[in-house]
Amino acid sequence: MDEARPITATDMPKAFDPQAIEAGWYARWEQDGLFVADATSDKPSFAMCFPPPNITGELHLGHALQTAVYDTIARYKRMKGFEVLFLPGYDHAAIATQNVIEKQLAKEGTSKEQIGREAFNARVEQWYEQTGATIINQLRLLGASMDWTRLRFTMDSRYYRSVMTAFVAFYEKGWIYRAPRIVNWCPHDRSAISDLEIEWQEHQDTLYFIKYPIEGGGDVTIATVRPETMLADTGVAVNPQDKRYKSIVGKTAVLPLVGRKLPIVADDAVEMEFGTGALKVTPGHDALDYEIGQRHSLELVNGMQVDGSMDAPGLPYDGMPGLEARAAIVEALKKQGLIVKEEPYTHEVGHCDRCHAVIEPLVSEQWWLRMEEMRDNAVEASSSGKVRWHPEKYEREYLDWLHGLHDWNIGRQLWLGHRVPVYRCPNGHVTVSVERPEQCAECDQTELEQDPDVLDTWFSSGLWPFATLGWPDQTEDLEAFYPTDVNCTAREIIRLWVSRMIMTGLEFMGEAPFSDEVIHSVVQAADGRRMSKSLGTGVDPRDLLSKYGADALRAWATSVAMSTQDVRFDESRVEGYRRFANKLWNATRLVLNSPGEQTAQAPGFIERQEHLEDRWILARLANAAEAISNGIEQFEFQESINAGYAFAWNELCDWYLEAIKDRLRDGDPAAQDVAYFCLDNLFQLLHPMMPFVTEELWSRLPGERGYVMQSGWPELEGRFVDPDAEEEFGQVIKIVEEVRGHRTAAGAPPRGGSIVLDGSVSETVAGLAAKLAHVDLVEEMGSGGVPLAVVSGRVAFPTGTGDARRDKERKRLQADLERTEERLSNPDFRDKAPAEVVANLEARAEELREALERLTAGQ
RNA sequence: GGGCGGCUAGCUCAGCUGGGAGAGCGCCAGCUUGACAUGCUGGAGGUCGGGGGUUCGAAACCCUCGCCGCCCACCA
Repeated sequence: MDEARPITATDMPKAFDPQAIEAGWYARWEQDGLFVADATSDKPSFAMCFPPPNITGELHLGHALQTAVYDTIARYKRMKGFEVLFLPGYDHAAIATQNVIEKQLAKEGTSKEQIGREAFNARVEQWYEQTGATIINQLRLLGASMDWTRLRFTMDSRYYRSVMTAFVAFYEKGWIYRAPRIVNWCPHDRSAISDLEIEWQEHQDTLYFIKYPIEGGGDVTIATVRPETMLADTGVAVNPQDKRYKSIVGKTAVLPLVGRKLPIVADDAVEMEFGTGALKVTPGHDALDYEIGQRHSLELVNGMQVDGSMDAPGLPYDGMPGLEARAAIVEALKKQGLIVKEEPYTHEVGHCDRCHAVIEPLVSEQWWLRMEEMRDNAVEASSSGKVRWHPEKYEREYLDWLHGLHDWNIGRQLWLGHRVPVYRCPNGHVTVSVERPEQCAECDQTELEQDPDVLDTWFSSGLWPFATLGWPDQTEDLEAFYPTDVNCTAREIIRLWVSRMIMTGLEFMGEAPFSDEVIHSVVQAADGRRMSKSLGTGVDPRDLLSKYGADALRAWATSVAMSTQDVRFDESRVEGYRRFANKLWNATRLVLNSPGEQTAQAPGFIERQEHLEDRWILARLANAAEAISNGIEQFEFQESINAGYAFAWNELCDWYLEAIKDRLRDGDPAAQDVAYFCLDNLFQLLHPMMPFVTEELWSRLPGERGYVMQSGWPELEGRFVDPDAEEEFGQVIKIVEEVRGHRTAAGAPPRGGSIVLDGSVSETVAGLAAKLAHVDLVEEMGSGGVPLAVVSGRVAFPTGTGDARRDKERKRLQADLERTEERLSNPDFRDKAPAEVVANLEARAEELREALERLTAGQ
């Protein structure tokens, strides 16, 4: 034992000020290397690669919530004795970042085309630096215990090499091919995008009914919302079952304005109920039409430029923007009397989820990745339980999507991103290589031109869990930390990201990249709208941090992260946790300020004491510890924060500290021991969720102390089990609450009065109850006072009687008793309910009868 | 057109395998109680969306209807 040290003096102000301590602790943690993972450690490893935020701007509240979840797990696992790797990074987010910078350029009155590639790249670099720094700073403010020595960026040179390696590996397997297909074309970005990058918006449009003449007489009327695409029509289709059109199948229609001959074909894909049941087929600009065209060998005409304007040489519409052409074409058709009808029509139109331009489906030559084998392996990994989903339902959603998976368009026609490592020589040979090749693989040409396309951002981020660890090199990190353990995201990127990580992880590493996938809730604005900067509904996490502190924000985040529905942001709940931190602060202040020479004790020291309240609070502490551990283990963080809050405030502060105040004042070492033990353990238990305040307070407790995160996790299971103490202290609480009720009803002052309790409660219970209820425990009080219901006894105050309350209480008890007896009198209940349930109810009825008797007898 | 989730106190949400309806904030009343007024004490407030069903017993399980939200889908 260390020498005695006085702990009466403290320098703690009355109120907890998060700002005063947070930065200091973070710097110390980092300086002392608490976040740095050791790949050579003997401890069991636990790894998480933080989902790299897009380097498009500042972090929002959703990121803060996600960070809180991750960091809670990371700190908990460190305390449990794992060698934890919590790896940070960010994502270049090619298309998104390009759009951000293009918007900036537009504001400055210029464009990327005007400034050129080189200047554009410089802007990008500058942006990376600035925004990367902002993101890192925000993560630090949140207390994220990330290993900054391993910070990764999807565009850093090592990561670039991983991406190239993956491409070449896929290419060599024959899974990557180039082919023209119908794709989603963004005319603003002038790039293809995948199905997953489309956002659908409702549009009010017009459905035009257009008459197409048929060779040899007659006509057929089709319906379309996009008349401008008719310039690229190459057929007309009807349903084979459709009796109305049986006679025209096989004939040829003539395309108005153009004069092209259109074979009339029969295809099951045509809906008879829609429009007229006849469909104009435009294989070059509609996905369904493309398929029909393939089936019937229809001609493929491209009617649009990469910027969305019309490509119709020889026609007056050539070069017109799409909507302008639509108007002109409708006008021309009207003149010819070919517009039969116009109807208002509401439907969903695809937009680019980054620049919001309307997507034009068109046929384009693209890089494709075959997915069959990876998909099958991912499905197999699921059925053999390699990845556990929380909540489970998301696994089905993911599997449903996997089952319908088709080849992935991995090419993008952007300025920003990982260039496809495909090189062509003047002789037309193709060389595919991780590093830029010196010369052609097939001839001696050295002037090689690299393919202009870049890769889909998700191609690179899909490699995250192993590319960050050094793959394709067999690094120590990869050896020690792959597969990782937990991944946590919002559900919106399950398909885009989670699925790709699982597939590529299985492909390149032979193992799923993590064992648990946790899907957290989405934070909405207070009014239920989406939180977004452009709507003005966003909340900056830094504002909340400065108002309430990181611990409060994190505690709130853990309390809502696993909600089954999206959560409306409620600032008052964050404020509630700030008050909680303040409560912890003041509870500690109370105990630290207790007088007396106290032996500086080792953390975790406890000598079992015999006071009822000591036994009770230790039993409750063990109970809370179990709930908190379970909550984190099972990814039900609300259980953890709720249990910690309830124990700290409603048991420790409300009852225990009140019960031992006089003992603390007297310098009773037993009371101090137990109080310190509770605080010590409580701060450890809350540390994963509220790291700053717990570190600060824990460090102020007596004894030599390092950091909470290195102090181990409280293992209290099986310790302090004490049903008798819980039962007896429960009596104390009931008596005190009843006395307080009478006091209020009587309008008596907060203190004073007397209580008499007969032998049905122990002296200990009687003494504690009297102390906490601020009444004198007396032997005898004659006929004065009012009878108690919970135990046999009477209480009296200097003023008032409290009879009103007694009547009310009697009515309540009476009603309760009647309900209980009714249930008990049901023979079916006695027959069929478990004996324990019946016994409990009988005991309750007995209690109620006794309580009523006491009230009545005492009149 | 399919699928999923939600509907619990004025607001935001807990309530995990069916056995006495909870928290925070807000509201009312009272307290400068030797840690905390960022506090303490007492209190009001709920047909657990509606209706059926299963069960001795349903907020919880089943069916159905109604709103709200999300996802998927090749009706042009």
